Amino acid sequence: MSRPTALSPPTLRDVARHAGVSLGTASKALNRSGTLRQETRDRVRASATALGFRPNDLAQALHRGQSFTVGLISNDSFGRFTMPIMEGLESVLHEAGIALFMCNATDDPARERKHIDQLLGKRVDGFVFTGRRADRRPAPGLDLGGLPAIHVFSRSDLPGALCLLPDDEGGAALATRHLLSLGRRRIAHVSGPEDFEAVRLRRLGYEAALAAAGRPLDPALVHHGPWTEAWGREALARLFLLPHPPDAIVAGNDQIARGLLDGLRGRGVAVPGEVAVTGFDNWTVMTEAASPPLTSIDMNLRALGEQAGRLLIRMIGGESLSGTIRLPCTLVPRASTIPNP
Amino acid sequence: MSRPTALSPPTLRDVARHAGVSLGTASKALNRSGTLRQETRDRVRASATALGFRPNDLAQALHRGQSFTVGLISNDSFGRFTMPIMEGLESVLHEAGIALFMCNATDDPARERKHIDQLLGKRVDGFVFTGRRADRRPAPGLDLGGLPAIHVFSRSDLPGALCLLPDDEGGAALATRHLLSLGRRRIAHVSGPEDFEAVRLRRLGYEAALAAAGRPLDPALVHHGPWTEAWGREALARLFLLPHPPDAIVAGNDQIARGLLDGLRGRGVAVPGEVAVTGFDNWTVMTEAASPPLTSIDMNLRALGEQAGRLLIRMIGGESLSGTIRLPCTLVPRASTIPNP
DNA sequence: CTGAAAGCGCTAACAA
DNA sequence: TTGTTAGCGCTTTCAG
Repeated sequence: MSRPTALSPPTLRDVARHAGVSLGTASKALNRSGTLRQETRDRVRASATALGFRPNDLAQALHRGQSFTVGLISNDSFGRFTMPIMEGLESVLHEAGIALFMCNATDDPARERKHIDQLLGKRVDGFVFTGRRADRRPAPGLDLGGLPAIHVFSRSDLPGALCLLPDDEGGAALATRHLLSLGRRRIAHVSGPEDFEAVRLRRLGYEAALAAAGRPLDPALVHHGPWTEAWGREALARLFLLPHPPDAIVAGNDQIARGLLDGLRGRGVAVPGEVAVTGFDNWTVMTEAASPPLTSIDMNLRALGEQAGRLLIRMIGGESLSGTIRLPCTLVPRASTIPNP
Repeated sequence: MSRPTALSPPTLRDVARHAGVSLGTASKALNRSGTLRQETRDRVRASATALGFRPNDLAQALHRGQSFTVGLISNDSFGRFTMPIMEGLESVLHEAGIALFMCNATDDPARERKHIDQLLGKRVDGFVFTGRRADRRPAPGLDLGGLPAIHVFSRSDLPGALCLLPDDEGGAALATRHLLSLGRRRIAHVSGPEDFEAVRLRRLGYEAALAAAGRPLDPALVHHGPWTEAWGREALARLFLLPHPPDAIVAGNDQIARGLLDGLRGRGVAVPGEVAVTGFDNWTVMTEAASPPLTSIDMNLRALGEQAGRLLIRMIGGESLSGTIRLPCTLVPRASTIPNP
């Protein structure tokens, strides 16, 4: 009720003095270790709360050689994909008493190197790397001081690396099967630039689903372009130049899908009556604002983040994990494929 | 060339041993403090790099009572508004050698309290609070251990608090003046829910700009509703029920603006020929995908984050700042108001 | 110009 | 059952 709380918080020694015991005793009392008389324990506890004592993690970390801290290095400038991942990650780590350092490298290797340096200085227990796209990236400066690392929504060249990614192929197959199950026969695919690995995988999924259903694959129904609404509108125009336009379209992302919907509306084509459309990303501001609302594939990025947290905790615990893990996507049905979802 | 780099990084003592000097000397050599012979200094430096030595920030922090660490507590679940703020903040802090702990409280006071506790344990040097909306919030558990704190895009009741916000009123006035300068005479305002402080301020800015131009204020031209595209479409329908529809609309955000554009297109009204529209937020995925691309007000959230970083650094340095600071918005002209921007 | 030693706040092994 | 002490890795007097 009188110690300096403002400038420097009370130390364990202050608590011990206040309770009239030794330093070691106070430590034992608060760490429920050793054997102490209940009365002593209580007295120390009381002093601790009276003084507003909070153990200094820095000192603990220094002692035990573990900081309960991990660094997250993002190359998405904290963008749309990183956010839900961060959220999941943070929630799992926080639950385990681990705090998260946030760094933004923006695909600049020099910045990344500086961040890693800083984090190593802070003696983080592990690293998480996140990307703007799920493609393979050059190894990050390599020297992580032997600390565990996990790559989420991003891939690494390093042989022992652990990568966590959404199952793009499965997601696209999911969308395609959904349309097939609704009786659609001519399903087109309008996607992003082919130099994205995700684009290639999604196309593979689309093709695999068609093949599995015994449907022919018409190359005239597959188009690649930028990830924009404008491209969606343009692609739609092209598709309707065909002698047999499609009765369904699997879009590579939600923005393209919106462009497609826009084009369909402009032409007076009924959705989903004449043409059904699926998006990809399940970016709610897009899917729910679209008219009609857009059926989309959710990559479950928050779950990806949570899983990353759990795996990293295991690695910090000593397990050594590596390889590439792909987590399943989910289909979220809305009115662009089903009249009354 | 042989010390354990993997499990436990080399310590200053290792460096000293390797260079054949005492611990204190090694410290001086690496911290460019005291007076040392150049030769000694170089030798120590060489050993340090040879061993891959990196000072342990935990030990330093423990010693000097400053951790070079701040905590960011977000109530936006790392959402759209928090992202650019974080980016600016992180970049300024990183430049100053300060690392950023990320916490997500999601408007749950209990979670917030736990996060503050954890951060106090980590001996952060300061706090940043970020909100999902810029309204006043209840004080966060109050006890920040006397550490400096700054509220960005969020307000606090605490008397000594420092709050950093965008100038909503000025932003709306900017949009209105822009339309006036283009010769528009009947300018409507379609915005979000009135219980948002930002909505009230933007409306004030709209009204002030009209008054300053000597234009009458027609209550029939002002509408409030949800922050959605659907509301934008509905509001447009209402406006066109009037005997004299507007020739320009200041929207409360970009989504509403898109709804308005959509409605205008549906009616075959030329934009900006017959009606010009401005958005608010300058959310690029919205503004640039709109057709025509949307003129919008940018709240400069990244700059807000940067400024928050600078101010917090000053507070950590001992200055005591408080009050509410509003940073100016900017108008980004696009084709929804100007034919060839 | 360099070395020795105290101490930041805490834990754990060892004494009492 | 409780107290004493030696560090964790670093900086900073103060001696030498």
